[in-house]
Amino acid sequence: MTTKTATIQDVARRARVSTATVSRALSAPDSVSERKRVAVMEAIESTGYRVNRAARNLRTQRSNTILTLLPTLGNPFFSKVLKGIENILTPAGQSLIVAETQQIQAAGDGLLSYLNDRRADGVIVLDGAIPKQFLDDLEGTPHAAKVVFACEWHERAETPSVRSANKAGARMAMTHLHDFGHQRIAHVTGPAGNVLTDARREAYLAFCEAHELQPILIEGSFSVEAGVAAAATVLNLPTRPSAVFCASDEIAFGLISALTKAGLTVPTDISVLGFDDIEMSEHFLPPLSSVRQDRISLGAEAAQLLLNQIGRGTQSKERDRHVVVPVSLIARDSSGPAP
Amino acid sequence: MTTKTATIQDVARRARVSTATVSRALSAPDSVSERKRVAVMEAIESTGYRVNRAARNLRTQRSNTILTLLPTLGNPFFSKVLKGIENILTPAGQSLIVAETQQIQAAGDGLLSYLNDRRADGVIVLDGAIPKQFLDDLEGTPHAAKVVFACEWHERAETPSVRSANKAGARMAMTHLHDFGHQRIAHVTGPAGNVLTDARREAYLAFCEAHELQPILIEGSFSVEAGVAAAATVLNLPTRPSAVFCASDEIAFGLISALTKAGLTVPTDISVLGFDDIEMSEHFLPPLSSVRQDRISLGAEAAQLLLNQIGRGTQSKERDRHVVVPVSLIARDSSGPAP
DNA sequence: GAGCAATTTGCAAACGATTACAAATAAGCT
DNA sequence: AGCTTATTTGTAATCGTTTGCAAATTGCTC
Repeated sequence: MTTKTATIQDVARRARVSTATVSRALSAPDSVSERKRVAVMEAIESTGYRVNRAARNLRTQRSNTILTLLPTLGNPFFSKVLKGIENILTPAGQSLIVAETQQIQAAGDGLLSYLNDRRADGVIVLDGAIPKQFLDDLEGTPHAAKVVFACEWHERAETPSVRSANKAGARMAMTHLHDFGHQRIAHVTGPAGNVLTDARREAYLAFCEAHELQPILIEGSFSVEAGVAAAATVLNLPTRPSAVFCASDEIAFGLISALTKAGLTVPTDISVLGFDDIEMSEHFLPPLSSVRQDRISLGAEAAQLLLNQIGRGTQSKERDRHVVVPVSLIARDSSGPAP
Repeated sequence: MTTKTATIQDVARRARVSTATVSRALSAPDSVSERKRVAVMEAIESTGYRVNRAARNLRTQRSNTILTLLPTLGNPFFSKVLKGIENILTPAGQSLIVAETQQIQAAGDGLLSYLNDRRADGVIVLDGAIPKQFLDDLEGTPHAAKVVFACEWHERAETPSVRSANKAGARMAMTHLHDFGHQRIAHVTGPAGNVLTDARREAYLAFCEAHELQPILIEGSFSVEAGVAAAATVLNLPTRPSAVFCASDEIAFGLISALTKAGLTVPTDISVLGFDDIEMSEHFLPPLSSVRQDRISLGAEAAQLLLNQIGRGTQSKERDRHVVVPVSLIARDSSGPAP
């Protein structure tokens, strides 16, 4: 028994109308008379008809699919962002394709290819380090307007983006520590060249300048290992800082872990602050104070922005090309008064 | 300036051959003479032609796209699994669509719809609690063979699956603790009704039986909160266990966190063992002993299995319908000799 | 009932590939 | 050369929709 699926022809035949009418009954019900409409609906019901996406995609030149590009799917930070994206996309009738930049590049593919082929109608890029070739390819084509950045972004590109209030977050972190009376506050940065690293460091330096604190910069990366390494640096400093503001929670974990092993107690001996407020932070020992990024909103806003951008949004009014999602300081037990 | 993309017609015209030849030059180069083949390649080069996927999909009745269904994208456990999946799929020329079961259901969609529409050629289900309707829909259709489970599975379905060696893992955990001399070992389970919960609990009970230990079962769920709750239960037990085997790392985190607050020291007073070995476990304080699941392999194996299943695998020989991925015990500092 | 505008319909041409099938060409053999 | 077989090509149908255009129908007004 072949489960031959019904086509629009079958429906048309059964409802004694043309295929055009069936198509219209579905996409523009108002342009079809009441009588025919119910006839069509009935026929659809009884044949179990479902519109074939491939055919529709070919004819309409769109796929109702969005591509999201990540540096790595393995990083749990992005899982929540993806959730935010999906939560907007699926209800809007769009599918979500995910891929790692690396893999796409290795496969000899690019954004242009996805957009040209109508494999995707738009792209959300979560990778600030995307090969610039990917973007250059789009230059001058109508596809250029179908890309938005989220979380990270490209400094020189005027591509729309959604991002956290990184500088405000850094200021909140510093204010929190400063209010506790800390005068020597170090900052463990993210990896060099990263836009987030730059934004947070800049805000840190500005705060130090404004409050006449001596900046203590420790180069790092967004990893636990960087935190462990930073601990060694901190312990070797001639005058030890009384607080450390880390550019990520992972760094903070590694730092606390290493400092604790070295015999220090957090926050009694030294305060530590993270950035991101990932899942684990709340349950770390001690629970980590951190600047929370709303990852779900980040993803949702990006999806929304993109849909608007490609003319498929729910909101008619044009939104800002750059959306900044607020952050908040979550004070827990890893930060306290200066000794 | 319209960036009108070249079609196969344009290429054919330029190479002075028929579209059939162009198509064949691409999909079956051997069936085309050397001369025409280079002519076609040249024409492709100069026109910048790229095959239109929508058209191909319609004609060939396939999308080269795989759907992965998750309980929630927000759970970082799955991010690594997704990475494993993507690492196989992209090089194989397949795209990866991800969606949450909930969203799909809310959108009034189902697996059948995706497979019928050719939005996806196959499905990887990471959600053991998938509505059974989704599977029932496929019953008797050729689509039934296009689904595989990964990580979790459906007890009653004979759908192929990839899973970790859950029972072996539980035995390894128990052996580890038993070898340390522990005689009273509690087990905090996962959520009721979950297949992983059942497998691990069963192995725990079997071990107790075999070694004449008195089982101490504490109902839980795969969450930090469950661990916190379990700590209260443990502390109220008439005779406190000297070790606790948790069905997930999250549980272990919550448990350790709460036990520590209550004044106990891990592992001196009580040993704790997790399951999964997620990222954070290594950097928790104390570093958590755990049963490691190879999440990347889990995903990769599932993708491989599915590709084989739908006749697009690289390996010709039929593989087992159920793949078991080995686990390993990672002994760190949260487990030690019985007091 | 005629005349005219507004609304509903259907016809048929796309969309851009793949692939039976038949025709043309090349190769092999006596 | 002549015949048979294998290899390359091209022709044209097909996948299942959507949509421009023209035809048919309906509704109004006088």
